Amino acid sequence: MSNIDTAILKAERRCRDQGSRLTPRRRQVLRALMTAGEPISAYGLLEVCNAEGLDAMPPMSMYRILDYLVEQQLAHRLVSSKKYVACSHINCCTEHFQRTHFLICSECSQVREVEMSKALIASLSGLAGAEGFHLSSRQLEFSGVCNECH
Amino acid sequence: MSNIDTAILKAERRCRDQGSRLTPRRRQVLRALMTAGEPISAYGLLEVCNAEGLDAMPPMSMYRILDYLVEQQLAHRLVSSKKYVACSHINCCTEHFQRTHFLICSECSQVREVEMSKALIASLSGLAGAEGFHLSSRQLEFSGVCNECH
DNA sequence: AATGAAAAAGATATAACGTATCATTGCTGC
DNA sequence: GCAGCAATGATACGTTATATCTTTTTCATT
Repeated sequence: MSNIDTAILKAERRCRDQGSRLTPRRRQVLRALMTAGEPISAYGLLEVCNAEGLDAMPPMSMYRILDYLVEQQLAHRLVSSKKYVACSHINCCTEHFQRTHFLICSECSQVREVEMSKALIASLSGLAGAEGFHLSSRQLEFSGVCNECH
Repeated sequence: MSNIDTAILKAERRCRDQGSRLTPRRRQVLRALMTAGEPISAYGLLEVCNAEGLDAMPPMSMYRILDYLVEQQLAHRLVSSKKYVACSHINCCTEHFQRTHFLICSECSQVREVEMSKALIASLSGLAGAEGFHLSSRQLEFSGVCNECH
């Protein structure tokens, strides 16, 4: 059984626990997202899914499903590139999801999901606090270059 | 003489120093941006500028001019909201422009431009380095709530 | 199984954001 | 003035995203 299949099972369980369902359409999108393995746009995913023979899905459905997957933290939306990635932690605990941040390689568009230390978060919060802001960012995106491309 | 007029003069000097010009169109856009005082979209700016009686500007020109202003660090593009703001440091030195970050109030969309300490940047770079990335983000955006809205 | 409420998906249209390309105008130094 | 380059205009189109209404599916309850 592939990694993806295992992840789908995990995802299914998580959805059920939340009182919702990983429907066939949602499963199809999540699988496509995981198969892509790199950030992909909503319309890109549409193309992939619509090539699979089932009835064509309209953009609206794709966006709704992506919203759902993001809400369930099965996927993330990269605002800087307007693309989506499967969460790289579907197979482990949900602890990771509290403060997820992204390192995005500007060369190969590879994405690494990282956690920030409490100390670092505290520093950022302090900086914001000094300026009269209460931070609520749950997701930061850093652009950079990965070792392979460097 | 208003703050904005002073800033325009400073901006004009800076452009000249860079071997380019703050043309009437560019000045018009920069002034509109400063007058807005809050993040505004390219098409929003277009509307403002085109209401001023001059010949209507096509979207392409607006985007070109905004690119220019961002390049000259007279303005910033907020990727998370697809909007633009005048740089809040036009009137002071250009030192500020090295590492500019934004705190964006999700309630009133007020924006605060802040600098990060070297230590904080070092921490972030360290985090990235440990994951095999070389950071190059020059601009981070944090969403939060400002004191007034809190 | 029939049924009714709620969730999900489909369909259509359109809004918002952004860029490619080519033509025209205007500035600057000779 | 005029050659060359920078800036702008004009047109068309591509991409991303949402509003709105309809239809289908699911699932608990009878």
